Amino acid sequence: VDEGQLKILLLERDFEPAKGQLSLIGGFVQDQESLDAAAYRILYHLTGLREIFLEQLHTFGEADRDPGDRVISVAYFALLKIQELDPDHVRDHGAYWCPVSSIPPLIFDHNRMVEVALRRLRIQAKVRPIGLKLLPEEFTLPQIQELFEAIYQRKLDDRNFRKKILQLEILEKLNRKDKRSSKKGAFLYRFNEEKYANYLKNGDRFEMLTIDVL
Amino acid sequence: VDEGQLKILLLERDFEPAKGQLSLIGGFVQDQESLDAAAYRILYHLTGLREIFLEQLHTFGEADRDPGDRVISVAYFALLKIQELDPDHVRDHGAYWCPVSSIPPLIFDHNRMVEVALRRLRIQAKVRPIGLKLLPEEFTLPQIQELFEAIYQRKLDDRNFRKKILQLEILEKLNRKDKRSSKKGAFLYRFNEEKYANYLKNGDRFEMLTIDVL
DNA sequence: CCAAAAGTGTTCATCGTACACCCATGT
DNA sequence: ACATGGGTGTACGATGAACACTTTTGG
Repeated sequence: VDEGQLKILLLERDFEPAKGQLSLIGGFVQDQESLDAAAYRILYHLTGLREIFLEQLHTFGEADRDPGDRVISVAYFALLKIQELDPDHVRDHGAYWCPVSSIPPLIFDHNRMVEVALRRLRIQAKVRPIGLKLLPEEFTLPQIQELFEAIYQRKLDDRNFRKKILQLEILEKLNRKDKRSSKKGAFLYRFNEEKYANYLKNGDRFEMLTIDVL
Repeated sequence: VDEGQLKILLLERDFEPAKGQLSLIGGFVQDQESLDAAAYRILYHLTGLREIFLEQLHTFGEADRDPGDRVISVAYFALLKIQELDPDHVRDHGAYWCPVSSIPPLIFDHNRMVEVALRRLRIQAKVRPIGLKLLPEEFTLPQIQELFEAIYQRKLDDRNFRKKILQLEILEKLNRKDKRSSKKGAFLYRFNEEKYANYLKNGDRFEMLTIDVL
């Protein structure tokens, strides 16, 4: 997320087929490599990052999805903190961040993959604190709110939002402020693993946010 | 679901490797066949049924999961109405229904697949009326309750359960009764597609049931 | 007539929602 | 002093949770 917009990393293909067209990041699984390992390797190659939220998304296996060979793609779903990527490194690999609100046509069924991923994000972000994987380590409440507004394309009420988020008791309040976006400054918070473990244990409720999807 | 127990269809392998051991149903994707089509084909072969709830579950791709060749398995998740299967047909194929509460060791990582599937069922049944895919076309409210109790391994309160289910307004009440389980008899209901479409439109709420998972 | 399952209503606590004003500070 | 974003509280309605008795009927 960046500038209040959810963004996705697209790649200009520098090889055939479909050279020059846009696609998602991808690659081939090696002989003695698990799918997960392959996904991490490919992502590391492009981003230079190791600690990344990555989960399997869906496997796309229509017989004619790739006009050339028969290819089955096991799609993965990664959440990156945009600030952690070296912009030059990204550009050198022919990649760029594209707002999800205006994704151009991509090769093969990659637009479909994006749809599935967005849908997954919107469902999961309600239920697990994965949204925070898109923010810096330290963030302000207005930032989280902006994040959720970007994910759900919807304005949220500040008072209710803060109440709900704080009530989860999974964040740790720091006594420093981020003054970049206002004179008053907003307190910084950090996700706290132990508190979250506790949250999962006690109560075991569901729903971080109550937002209708779709 | 059968006799208040959630059951899974297991297969005794009649070919190497691991001949004689138990596994899930499986097969190979053909050259010009999509993954979904393959799943339907394989399921039809074993069950003789066409109209089946089937969704992709997860793709298992550890390098060493099959001791022989490198095999990547795209697992699918099907919900069958146990009454619709011909018991002889099932037995002839070396298959049998096993209660999920006592699943024996299966080959390779199939036990893991069952775990993932059960987890998926428990999450999805809260949120979509897929539980009904496990019941006959016509069913009684006590039957649905028994079903949910089997899925979540938990006793539910009759009054609250009925209230919640009926309030969804997705069922159609028939004026016939099923008297097999009591002298009084319980009214039969049927899932109603239009009502459900309406339910999805209006309100767009979430959660069929509010039950904590895990 | 009785056992066994089906069916029904109310109270209470919790939580989501709507909504408007004061606070801190850099310029 | 003021503009800008950060921060706070309350009242209302909806919904989940707990809980006990009446109804029907085949044997």
